[in-house]
Amino acid sequence: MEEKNLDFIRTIISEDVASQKNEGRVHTRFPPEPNGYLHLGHAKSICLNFGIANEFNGLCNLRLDDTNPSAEKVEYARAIQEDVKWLGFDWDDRLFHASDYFQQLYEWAVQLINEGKAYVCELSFEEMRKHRGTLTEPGKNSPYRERERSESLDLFERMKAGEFEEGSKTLRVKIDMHSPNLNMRDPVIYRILHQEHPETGDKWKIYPSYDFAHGQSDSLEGITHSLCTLEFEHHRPLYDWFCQNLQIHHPQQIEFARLNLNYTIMSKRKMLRLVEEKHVDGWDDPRMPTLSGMRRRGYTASAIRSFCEKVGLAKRENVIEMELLEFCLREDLNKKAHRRLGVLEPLKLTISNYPDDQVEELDAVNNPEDPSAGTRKITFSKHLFIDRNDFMEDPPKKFFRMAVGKEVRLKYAYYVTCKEVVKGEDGKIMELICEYDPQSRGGGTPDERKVKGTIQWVDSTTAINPEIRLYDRLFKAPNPDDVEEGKDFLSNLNPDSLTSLSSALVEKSITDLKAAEPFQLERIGYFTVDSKSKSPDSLVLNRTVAMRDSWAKKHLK
RNA sequence: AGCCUGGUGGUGUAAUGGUAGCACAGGAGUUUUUGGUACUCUCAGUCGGGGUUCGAGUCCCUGCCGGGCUGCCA
Repeated sequence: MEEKNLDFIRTIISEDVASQKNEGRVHTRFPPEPNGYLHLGHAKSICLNFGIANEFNGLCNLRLDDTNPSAEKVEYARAIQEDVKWLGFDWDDRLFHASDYFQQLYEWAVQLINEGKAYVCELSFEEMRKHRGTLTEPGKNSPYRERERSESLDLFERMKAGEFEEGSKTLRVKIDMHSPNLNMRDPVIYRILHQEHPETGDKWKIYPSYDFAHGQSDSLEGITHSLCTLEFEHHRPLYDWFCQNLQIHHPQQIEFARLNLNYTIMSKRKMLRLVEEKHVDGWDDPRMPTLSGMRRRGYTASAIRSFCEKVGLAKRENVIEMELLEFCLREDLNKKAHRRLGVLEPLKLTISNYPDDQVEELDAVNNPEDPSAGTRKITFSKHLFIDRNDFMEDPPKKFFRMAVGKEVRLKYAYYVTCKEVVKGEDGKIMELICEYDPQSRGGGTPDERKVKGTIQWVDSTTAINPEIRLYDRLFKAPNPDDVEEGKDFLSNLNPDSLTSLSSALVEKSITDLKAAEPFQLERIGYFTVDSKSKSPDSLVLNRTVAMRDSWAKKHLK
């Protein structure tokens, strides 16, 4: 690490390494709660934590922060591991759970009681809230605050044994009911929960709170820098308090601003609603900003990593524009995606001067950005299809595509000129009759005449018909939470976020592609085979992202 | 209202008292068998007011604005 222009966290860590703090060690961790799927915001944190460990020759642990069994599921824990691996990071044998430390945490709680620093409180939720005070008024001490240590010890023991109802008692730490930081007003560190835990089963009837578990878990794992988002800033004094009072290794908590993206949400809670209320197809719906959804949509891990690098790191609130994400995606896909031909809305094209029964094979380049990707054969015959929007009866000035009397190039094939438009009774265009120039095979002619327009096509003798799904942003508003009084983010859902096309045609070689391999349908966009599509009879293709289209953009108005 | 925290082009992020830079987006152009890609050029910024200094985005004071905090969630 010698480059300058480090972000503020890497600056701190460089200085710590230089001053031999923690003997020069760097050890981070990524600590998700298994109560939902990982999303793009988590990707930022994963890239940060694992990235820093890499850059400083350190380590990064994966820790499932499972202190609240009422919200957590093994399905989520499984998905988290899959997603972190897919993103390209490896925790080796360092997968931990906060629940691994329940026994130690319990002993530390007993220690605090013995030292007169913690007590069992019997205030109800409501009473505790009243005692806490408000933002402007100090709180009042709990009537149980000064009870005998032995009594607290006994009660805590019986809480653990499951003798009391949920909510009836808590273990609180004695700090300061007058603190301007509400988190310091005798926070609860243990609550009664008669809940099976995915990892510890029915062993525990009491569970530690986040504040009592997180810092100590970091400490036990020898974490040096505990990176978290801004909302934990007010918890740092507590984090520090426990490390100091327990006299244990004291990692440094550093907060950074979480990632926000416009036109979407970045909250597990809201995503859960979308899933539960069936506004989407599940956590891995290709419209979701979850890693599993983006993967299914066709996003590559490298594009997401590049994005996480480019968004930067600071403490100020931010909303990143979707365009940056799409830029990273296209930049990556452009280099690696093989090209294929396909048409979304087929329009029949017949070449009148082409032999009736002839079918020939032409060479098509797989990836102009990567010669090593080679070429493939595509068939060509008298009856083809082009995309309906590549023809205009009454074209504007700079329309380069097909129109009556204009010559265009069929990519990798021949020059054709439209001679006649065949219409149905309703006036709809049914077919184009064209003539081709046999001299233009492959896309060029001996006279080297210029043909500005090049369009894609498919051959009727070999094309296949997959279902194609086009996606648009999930929400209509840049900030989905920006709603009228009495409404919520759901009112901003984009009703057109999914369009399914049933009559599209693509070249047959699509079936040669491996699952999850990205490809480009030339001039249309990047696609991938939907991971849930049953091949090959009912092939489903997801459009990952459309091509940049400067023509469409300019002509929007 | 109290406490904490933050304010640099449209968006994001650098510059740590010494030429305000980079990326995305926007605009113009060159190349092109993808109206793609690549390349070139371009538009545009230090929240306001005081102060310290030869010199302030940076330090000090003050005002304004944004975000967070009153779970036995994390």
